[in-house]
Amino acid sequence: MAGIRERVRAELTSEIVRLARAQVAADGPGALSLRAIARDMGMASSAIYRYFPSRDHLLTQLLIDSYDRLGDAAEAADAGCDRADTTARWRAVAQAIRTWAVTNPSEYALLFGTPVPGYMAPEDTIGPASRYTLVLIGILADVEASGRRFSVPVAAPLAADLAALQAFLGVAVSNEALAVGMGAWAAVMGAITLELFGHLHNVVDTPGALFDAVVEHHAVMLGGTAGT
Amino acid sequence: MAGIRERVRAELTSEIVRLARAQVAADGPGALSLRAIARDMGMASSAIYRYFPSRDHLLTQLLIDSYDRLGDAAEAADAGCDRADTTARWRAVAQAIRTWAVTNPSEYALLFGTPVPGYMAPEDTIGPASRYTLVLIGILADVEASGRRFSVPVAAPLAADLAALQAFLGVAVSNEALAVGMGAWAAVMGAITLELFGHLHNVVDTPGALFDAVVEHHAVMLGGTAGT
DNA sequence: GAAAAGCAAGAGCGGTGCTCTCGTTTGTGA
DNA sequence: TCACAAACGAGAGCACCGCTCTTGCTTTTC
Repeated sequence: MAGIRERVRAELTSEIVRLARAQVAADGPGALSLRAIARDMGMASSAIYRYFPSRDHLLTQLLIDSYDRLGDAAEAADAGCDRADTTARWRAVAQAIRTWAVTNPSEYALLFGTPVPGYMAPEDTIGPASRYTLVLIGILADVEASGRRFSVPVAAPLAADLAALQAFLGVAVSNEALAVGMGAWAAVMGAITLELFGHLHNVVDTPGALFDAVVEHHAVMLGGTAGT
Repeated sequence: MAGIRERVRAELTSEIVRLARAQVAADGPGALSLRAIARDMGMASSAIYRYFPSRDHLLTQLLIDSYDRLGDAAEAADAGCDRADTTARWRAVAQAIRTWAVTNPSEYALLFGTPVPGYMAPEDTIGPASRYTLVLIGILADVEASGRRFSVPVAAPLAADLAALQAFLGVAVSNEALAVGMGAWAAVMGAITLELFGHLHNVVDTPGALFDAVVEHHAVMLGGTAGT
């Protein structure tokens, strides 16, 4: 019932997204052109607006898809490890994030680069956007569950934020562990961003070299026992 | 001596840059429009091309200016400290970088956000772009000169890159120190980027809270003796 | 004072996001 | 079965963009 029209609509919608993704992959976000997509599909430029009310809506769809793929990569890497070997899981997930970023630089830029001006990510994105971070928090929880204790000082404002975050997540992780973990998160994302956005040219030219050092540094921080 | 024409040209050029900077500050890079600048100046849109041959050239000028301002901020923060107190210098410079970024978010996005597609930063930018990093390396050199030794493992590829970098800079800093320092650099830039680009919403909402934790963590790493 | 160089203006090209209207197709309820 | 409403595609159009070319004017230089 009511199949044919909805089905062709779904097909066209997904083809628009497919072409948009190809366009972003080829020339980066910002080069996304609804008119070009319409041209590729043989439609009038106005007809595309039956499917996406604006360029930003299409961009949001791409954002969600990309976050989901990143989440897939992180979860798969985590699932491929012995759950007890949290150090190996940290390494695997971090490497998976970087590998995804290097493989899909334009999508990484879409997610973690300059936010488009005036564009606020709607609610729909926070779920997919959280996935890869939840993997990291899961590792952190298991590290602490295994008996490792973190004894870093946590400033009061950060402690308050982390307590709220913890209540929201419903996961039992100490503020100290969260603080260490988010430091690792920032370092890893920073290393990837510096590398992908060209700030390591003539500084560290071996791909992933700085990233690997950062990952190993925090592996020691997080792992406690498991050495190099 | 050919004064009047060159002078008015210089004035117009700097006004174009001024308006461009305001435009970037208001609506972010990407919203930079040569036509809008010409309109504001009461010129024909074509006349602007007498001063900047393309939008990218104007963008390059903004890039250089912004790097210089960031360099100014970092150098001033460093100069305001007791040279022997390397931990205080690290804190001051790191905070100066974040403060500049928070004060000028659009310029930070211009420097460290998504590279504009197809745009390669010309040679002129690498000098200004290096300034704030040279401040950090200077601190690192003084840390090591004060007797502190770093005993972290440095992977072979990274060691090779760091050796080349050292030869290029002509500064005496060990590979181990450089590795630690670049890890700190990545972490700091990562924390700022996550914060400014909105990835800490509903995660760490206190401005600078994560950044402060990262800075303190690496202050301990770098400082050796100087405690909390 | 004449030639050369620098400059502003206007028209124009091809591109963009987005809106509105108009005629057609498709699904649905009486 | 048939009329009606919803969904749809196409086209024209608006305001904008970067950029180019030509035309005429002003300043500098020889």
